[in-house]
Amino acid sequence: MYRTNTCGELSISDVGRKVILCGWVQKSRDLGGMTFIDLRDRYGITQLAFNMETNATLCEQARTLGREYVIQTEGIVAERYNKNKNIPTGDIEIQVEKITILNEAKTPPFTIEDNTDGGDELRMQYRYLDIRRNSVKNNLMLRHRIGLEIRNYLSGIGFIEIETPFLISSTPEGARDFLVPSRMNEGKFYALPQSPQTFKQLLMIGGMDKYFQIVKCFRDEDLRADRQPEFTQVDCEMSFVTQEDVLQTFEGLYKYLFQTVKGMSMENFQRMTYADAMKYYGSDKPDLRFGMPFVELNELLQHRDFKVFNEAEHIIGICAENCAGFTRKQLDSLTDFVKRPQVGASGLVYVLCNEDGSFKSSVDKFYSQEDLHAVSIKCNAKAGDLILVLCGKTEKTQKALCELRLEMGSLLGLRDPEKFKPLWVIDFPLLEWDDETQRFYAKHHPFTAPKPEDEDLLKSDPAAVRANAYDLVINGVEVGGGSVRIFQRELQKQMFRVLGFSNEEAQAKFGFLMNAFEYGAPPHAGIAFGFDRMCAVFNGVDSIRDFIAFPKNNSGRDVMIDAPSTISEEQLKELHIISTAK
RNA sequence: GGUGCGGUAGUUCAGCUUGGUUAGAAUACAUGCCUGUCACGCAUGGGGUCGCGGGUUCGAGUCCCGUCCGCACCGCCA
Repeated sequence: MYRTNTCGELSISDVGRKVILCGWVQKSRDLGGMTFIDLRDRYGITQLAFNMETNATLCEQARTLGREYVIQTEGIVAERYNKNKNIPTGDIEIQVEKITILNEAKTPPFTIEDNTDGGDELRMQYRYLDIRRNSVKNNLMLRHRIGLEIRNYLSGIGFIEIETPFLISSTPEGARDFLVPSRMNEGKFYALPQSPQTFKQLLMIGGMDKYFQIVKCFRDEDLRADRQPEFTQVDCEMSFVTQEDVLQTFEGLYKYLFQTVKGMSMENFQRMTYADAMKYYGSDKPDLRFGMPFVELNELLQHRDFKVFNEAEHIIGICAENCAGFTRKQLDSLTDFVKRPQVGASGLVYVLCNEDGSFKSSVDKFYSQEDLHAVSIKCNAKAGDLILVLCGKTEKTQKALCELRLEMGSLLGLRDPEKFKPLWVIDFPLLEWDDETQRFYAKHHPFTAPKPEDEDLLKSDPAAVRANAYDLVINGVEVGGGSVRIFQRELQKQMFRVLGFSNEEAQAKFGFLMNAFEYGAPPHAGIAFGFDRMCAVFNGVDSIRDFIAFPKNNSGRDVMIDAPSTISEEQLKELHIISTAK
């Protein structure tokens, strides 16, 4: 037997017991006559005590133990003279009688402590050491907990978890596929799934009725703090349901998760159409932890001699409460912010609503106090508020003002990580026009059904067609999305036609699905959630990397195992990637 | 594909603006002292290809160009 107890469970009621503990040496404190060692395992830290008077040999041995040595220790649980209120086992210590070194350890390249001195790169290179730290360990435990609760909840309401294949075929549309050459089929490639989309629809046709899967998905696109090339989805599909059924079901799941994982009971989730989200927040994933909605100001500001406004397609403002005291320097830095290439505005107009009822703006030359007063009323601004205005092409201006709004929210501390504001964004457009390739792309994916009342527009005005497609947004993060699917061959064919596929191409790439539709496909709808992102959002952080045991870095590399790596010429030949002929 | 920031002891960083003494601090590590520590304390010590290559200069960690690596973002991510 290696151990009788873990390092996190002994307390005052165990005093006098003989125990065996195993773990890593977190730290030793040599006081001369005595030595203390913090022994750590997944469950906590227990102090080991050694005394020169009682056992000099053992105390000498304790002094030789370095950081991260793996040891086994036998001793008696004793009450401490000086208790440590900061740790659960702080009332007791082990009066050690025997130590066995199970494995020595080199000095780790960074400290294995809550506030480590290690940078990200180093931590990734030695991820197995990083995982010993509480913050990473706790994140992985939280991830386990959320996964468990998802399975509990969905199983409880009749969902079945079914695995779908990883080696599938490449499909046009969507993200770039990761490809796997086939050894047995020369010149042919598997693709790793971007999502199990078509398979879950086939499961519906197979009559499984309610399916879910916590599953890896793969996309060969550039990374971000919240994007990894392999990531985990909670993938779900249901038959004989409307959009409303899906929203209710998964709002239920999230309320359950908030309750069980965070101990929070949530109100019904707010809903907003895509059109409103764009109009009032300039984003399809607005952060509703704070207000500051957009106000359109074209009518109020296009009647004077200010050319910039008069020539703008769109003039929009936001009102930042109690910010009229912003200094010139602060306003300048906001201007710099919007002028950054990533934001892309050419300038920023501000209106300070002074306490005395007067207005001071960057466009006083062009607008009277009455003009500015009218603007303040439209923006619902009161004395002491600050109005920020951007103008230009509608889409670009919305995007820039969205960034500015978020920046202001952060500056003013309105984005509280302890606060959660879930939102369903609904009625997404079905299609999106791409100028570069001069064609429509599916906004969600090509299997999304148009709203029945908009179906006729598919031929006349495709851009105006709305879909029963929905996203779940929490605190400005898109945690998931889904749609009601097409389940009739003809409509699916028509959809591919709108997307610019010939019938032959559609048949070649998606024939299996359209054929299946001919054998009694039930109406169905579904949704998928980004599991890694969900974990990060529950923790109030942006980066998903610390919720993944072994993540990739910014360039899609795993620096610990050095992947991707080169492969031998032999392998290349075997896979028919290079010719065997000399 | 693009923009910005960064790369200096094991580690986290300062030094670079304005080129010029032996490149510093903290922490980690090692040694010694210390009987109640828990961020232990005190003393001493070792530790540097200033990412790499080129250029300017009497002289480059510092200025310039290129390159590699890392992070954040834009494009991209149905």
